[in-house]
Amino acid sequence: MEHRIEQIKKQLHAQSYKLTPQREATVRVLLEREEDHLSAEDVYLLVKEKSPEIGLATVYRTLELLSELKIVDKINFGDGVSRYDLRKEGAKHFHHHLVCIECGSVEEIVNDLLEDVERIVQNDWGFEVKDHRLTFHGICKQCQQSAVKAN
Amino acid sequence: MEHRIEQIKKQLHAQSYKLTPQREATVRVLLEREEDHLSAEDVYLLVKEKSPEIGLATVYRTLELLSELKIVDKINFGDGVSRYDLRKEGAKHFHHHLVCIECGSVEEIVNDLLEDVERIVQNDWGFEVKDHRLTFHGICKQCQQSAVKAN
DNA sequence: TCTTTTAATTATAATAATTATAAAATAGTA
DNA sequence: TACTATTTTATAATTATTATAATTAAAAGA
Repeated sequence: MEHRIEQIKKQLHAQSYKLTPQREATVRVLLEREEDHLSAEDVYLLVKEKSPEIGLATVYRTLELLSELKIVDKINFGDGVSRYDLRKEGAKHFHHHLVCIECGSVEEIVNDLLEDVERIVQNDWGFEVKDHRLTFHGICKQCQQSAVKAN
Repeated sequence: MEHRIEQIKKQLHAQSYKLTPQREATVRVLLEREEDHLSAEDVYLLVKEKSPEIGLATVYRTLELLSELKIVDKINFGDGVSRYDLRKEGAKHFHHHLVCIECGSVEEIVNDLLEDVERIVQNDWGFEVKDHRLTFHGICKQCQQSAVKAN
């Protein structure tokens, strides 16, 4: 954890941004809840638990900044709120998501499944891929099993 | 065009919804601007040109309805507005997008490039894929060429 | 056809997410 | 320590979207 904070501090300094206590608190929340997909409001409430004096606008600004520096990725699952997801250490691309349309759970896939597809896009469309967003919508394992039991 | 209107009318009737003049006007705009990615506001302004008495809320409601019936897909490219995209005739899946980070242009890919990937997700994660969202961010052909010329 | 019921629209207000602003506080540096 | 540029706070403003109540239009039944 401390190692990643240090790393992020360096990334900020490299662009002459400071790691203020508010920013650090925000990053810590993101690290602690790495497997979640928190909205700005969620992050705000969690940061507030430890640093009650922080303002919502600061959280928004920090998330925006981290987003620009590609430290977090901003995603939208179509529910009207932006969610913020820490990029895995050293990951070149954003990871993928499996969103269950039954229970709403979100699972992550770290593997890069798109290498072939990106090659095709590059060759056949002449589009230079820098990043991607891939989300599958469907039924998760748990819900499939519950459905079987219910019958 | 008339053929697709008829088709959509049937889809609505199948769920006992009506194709009201407002809904028809909205669908016509979507058909006329099929290659675009219009926001609700965009659609509203275009519909208003021909049917000035329509209200914004009606457009929202219509788009929501079409979205539920999978006639249009609601997408979000991260700029804070939802965009609505007609699903290709008979298409099972949503098509993909290439978003240029230089000029903001959005290109569509109709081909289904994800068959293999979906099989992997299905087998290795036990996730039953119903639909997907795939967007690539990068540099489009035009911007690549402009960049070369500029040097 | 006339009436009744239901669905859809309008006009507006309300909400919810996000961004902007000006004053105050803070961090890094001379 | 003092200076200068950033950053934060507190709040207001904006923007997108949704809800509400009254009205209108459409379909169904007599």
